[in-house]
This record gives sequence, structure tokens and C-alpha cells, in this order.
Amino acid sequence: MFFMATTDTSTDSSTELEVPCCTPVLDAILSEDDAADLAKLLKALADPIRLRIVSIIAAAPSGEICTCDLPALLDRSQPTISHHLSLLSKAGLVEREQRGKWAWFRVAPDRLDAIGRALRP
Amino acid sequence: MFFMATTDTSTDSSTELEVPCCTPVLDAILSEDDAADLAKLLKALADPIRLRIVSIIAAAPSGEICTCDLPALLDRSQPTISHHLSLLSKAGLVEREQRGKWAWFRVAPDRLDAIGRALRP
DNA sequence: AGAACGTTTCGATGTTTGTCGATACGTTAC
DNA sequence: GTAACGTATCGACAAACATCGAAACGTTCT
Repeated sequence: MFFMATTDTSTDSSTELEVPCCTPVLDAILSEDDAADLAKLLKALADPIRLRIVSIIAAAPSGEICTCDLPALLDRSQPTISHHLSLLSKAGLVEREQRGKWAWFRVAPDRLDAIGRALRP
Repeated sequence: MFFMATTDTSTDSSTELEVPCCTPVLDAILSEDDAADLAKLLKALADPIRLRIVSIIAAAPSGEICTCDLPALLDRSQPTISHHLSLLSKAGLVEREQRGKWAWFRVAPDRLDAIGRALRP
């Protein structure tokens, strides 16, 4: 074995979404905490429906979309769409805005970019 | 299982990775197939242990690592490490090379880069 | 207030995933 | 050959996940 395992927690990530995400995978050995944070973010995106939701929102001319359109576009029930949007929102990948009885979503581009940066040295 | 699986599945499954991966998420609406492909790749990476495996391999001075070191480094059993390496290998994120009785792995950098490109317009 | 409509939460269900012990396979050394 | 050792597969199990119908919640109209 040529080095010791690194379990140090240089950054304590209590406030999850505030943390500058994410430590690049290829720069140094990820700590357990950094790996857990990045894995959580990747997992939030690692679903075909959620990828298409992000893609659909980004492709909308206004940059935002009403939740009400998604069940028909994605062929999933409304509760299922709501569930996926909730996961994306919790991960900070999309932002929610209530307007009257409709909910509108837009992507959080820097958040998506952060994943990209973590994977590209 | 209703038929005998032969050993070809372990190695041949990586041939599916010839597909040019991946369509950028933000360029246009992802098709169901493109979303499924990218989701599969993201899922292969969206685990703390697998992220740390990739990170550990990349940080190794020689750019490769012997499987035998990983159980101790990651505090997981040997079958569990083998399982994760198999997933990473099937996704094309690492490459396996048998040397005598040891298995060595190196990262496939362009594969990781492909994910980054798909998320960064 | 009540009706209509969009959204979230709840409960249930089938599937996938991470994990490990036991076991089988392959290579090296004696 | 056989013993030792590293690795992959098998079988099992608990936890996490995707999905939907039903019900609860909020807002906008009349």
C-alpha cells in the first residue's frame, strides 16, 4: 500500500446546498464526506425522467416551465412528476416558484456546472 | 433464471459503450434513449464508494492500482469491492488488466470527461 | 361559502441496489 | 500435484427507489 487512507474532513458540510460543490474527483482522493456529497448530487440526476425534466426546462423559450405540462410530456402520473421535481429541488438543481396555483421551475445552471467541473480536471 | 448465462456477459457488456456518449442535457430535449444512456452512466458513478475508487486510482502515482489494496482503503469486503469495480468497468469508466493473479485498474479519462461535457454546455 | 383545479403528501407495491459470507475459479509457489 | 492466495460469482437480505391511486392542501374563481 503506497499511501494511507484519507478520512479527513477539511470542510464540514452541515449546510449542504451552501457548500461549494464539488471537490474534483481526479484532483485528489475524495474524503468520505466529499464523496457522499457528490454521490448525492449525481444520484439526483441519474434518472432518465429527471434528466429529461432538466432538459425540458432548459429548452423552454422562457427558461422555465409549468409543472402542469410535464405529466403529458413525460408520460408519468402527476404525483410521480411531483416526486421527481422534489428530488431535483432538494438537490438544488432546479428552483421552484409558485405563481397562483401553478408551480414554475427553472434550472440552477451553476449547480449543474458544478458537477461538470468535478468530473473535468 | 430460465437459461444458463455464459461468461461472455462479463466482458461483452462493455461493447455497448461504443455509442457516442453523451448528448448534452442543456442543448435540446433529451430523447428517452439518450436520457436512459446518460442516466446509466451517471448511476455508475453516483455512489460514494465508486467515486472514491475512481479518485484513488487517479491519485495513484502510476495511474493504476491493484484491487487487492482497495478493501482496506475503503473499509468494504472484497466481494463488495469486486462488485463496484465490475459496475465501473461495465460503464467503461475504468479499465481492467490482469497481471498474474492480481487485477489492476486504471481510469478511462475520456469516459469521465464525456459526462462532464454532457453537463457543461 | 363552495366549486374547480393544480399540487403535494400518504400508503402501498414491485424493483433495484449495496452489502457480506460462502463458494468457485485461476494463477503462482512449493 | 497441492497448497496458498487473489479474484469473481452466488445466495441472501435490508435499505433505497420509482411508481401510482387516494386523499389532503391551496389558490382562484363565482
